[in-house]
Amino acid sequence: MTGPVRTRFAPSPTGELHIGGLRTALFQWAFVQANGGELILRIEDTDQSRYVEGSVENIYEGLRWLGIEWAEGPDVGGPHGPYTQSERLEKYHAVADELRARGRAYRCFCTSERLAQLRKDQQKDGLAPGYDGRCRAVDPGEADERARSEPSVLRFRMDRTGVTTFPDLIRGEVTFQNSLQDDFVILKTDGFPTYHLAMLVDDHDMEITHVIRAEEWLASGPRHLQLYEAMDWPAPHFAHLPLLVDRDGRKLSKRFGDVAALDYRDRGYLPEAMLNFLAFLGWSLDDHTTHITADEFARVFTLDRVVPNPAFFDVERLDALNGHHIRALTPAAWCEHVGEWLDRDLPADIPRPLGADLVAALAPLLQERVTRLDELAGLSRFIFGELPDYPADLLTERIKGDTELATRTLDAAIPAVEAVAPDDWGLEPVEAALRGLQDTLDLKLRKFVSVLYVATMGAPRGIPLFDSVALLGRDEALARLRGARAKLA
RNA sequence: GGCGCGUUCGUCUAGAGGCCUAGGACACCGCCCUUUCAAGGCGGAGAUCGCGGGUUCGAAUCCCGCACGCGCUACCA
Repeated sequence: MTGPVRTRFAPSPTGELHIGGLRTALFQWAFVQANGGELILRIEDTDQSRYVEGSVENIYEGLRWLGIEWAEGPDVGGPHGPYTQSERLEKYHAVADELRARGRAYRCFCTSERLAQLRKDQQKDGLAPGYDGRCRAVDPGEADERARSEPSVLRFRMDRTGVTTFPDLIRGEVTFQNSLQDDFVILKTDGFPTYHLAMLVDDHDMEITHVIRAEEWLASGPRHLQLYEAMDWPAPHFAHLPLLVDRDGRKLSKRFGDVAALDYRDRGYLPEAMLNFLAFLGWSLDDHTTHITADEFARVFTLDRVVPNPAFFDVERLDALNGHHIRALTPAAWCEHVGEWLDRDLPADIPRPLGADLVAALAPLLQERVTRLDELAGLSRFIFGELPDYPADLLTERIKGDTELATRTLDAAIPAVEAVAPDDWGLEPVEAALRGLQDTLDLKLRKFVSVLYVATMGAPRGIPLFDSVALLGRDEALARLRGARAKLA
């Protein structure tokens, strides 16, 4: 096969873009990038009953989130359009007619009841289920006649002799016994093609050289190969990617929970982290690389380094990667994220716009402390609004319930902070004052500092204390310390 | 049931006959750093390479058998 490498991402608009689909698209994209080829986006909406409004837009958005771009597609057009299958019906019918003319397809009038019964019987007898070819015998002329008044489908006449073998770029030669194949439907009663026919026609028209898809398609390989043969069209290369599975080793499904790609974005995962995570699910660069950027992935990706075995979608690793990429962000880029997510997640009663200076001061303190962007508001809330009420117990939670120590700490801290003149207020003086408590109390800071964390931010953990107190301002800081002291009284 | 694919630390993987007393990363544990929490640094534990046979001087790597898992088995893709 000569000419540029062309592959396609062909999702069905049946809902939100599936995370497994995004992974497939990512590999396809990297493959064409690395080989100087083109990615085509095609919408496979041949099952009208499963169409969900808004799906197509969701697919575009999901792909763009990771920076995946396509050269041809429904939105950008291209020389092989249209790129939506429901708009290509006449093309499928033309090929269906040709297949019939070649004696490779025939009308079938079997009812779904008969088919169901057939399947049941076959199952009972331990036979491979499949259409028994009953309508193969109907005379074509008679079939046309009947088709005028009777619903029918078009079936492909499979060659049931010998074997079908094809090289899968990831697992090598794969062989199937043709005797186990059956005559599958290529045109449904409603006149729409099934996946098999539509794929054949479109991939040929669109000059697809590499079909890269998930492993669930492997078993239908013989159908596709025979379809190509029947039309005397050269078959593309096939590569079946390993499945993404859940903890039980099953194909990722709604049961697993988070399968919608964009939900990850909405929960605060960075696209660079998701890309990095997905890239190493079934693929590796060498024996030590664990971090990768989109540019590098697109440069070094090869199909021969894709493994054939399924990969567990481990969110724990995604989290680790997200933390890594958050920390790798430049201060400016990070600050922008913080502003955006705080604006999104902070309670509505906090006035907007949020103070830019405060956000800028806060951002660096948060960068090493979150793994997801949706944690930002929780850690920052205390500084923007009123301190939420907390139980007195919390003050002594990390000092083994030592109320006496908590009392002494606050009694020492209040005058120490008061001693910082309003005009001098700032990080340095606050830190000096608070560190001075070590002498006053004759204790290491770490022994009592948790009391002050709770007093100022309502939790024994959070962003650094000195910064928090300084950012809060003298009056508010004092008020909170006094409030805490009152809880112990 | 049938067919296909798969099987290396808990997880993702490196490994294409001797470099493997099996490497890396996440998670886990410990230590250091330290104003909490993190982050970071250092170290540890963790895989008889699914099992059984072969081939070979030598096998995670080649061959055969078995087991298990998953996928497909629709007028869904």
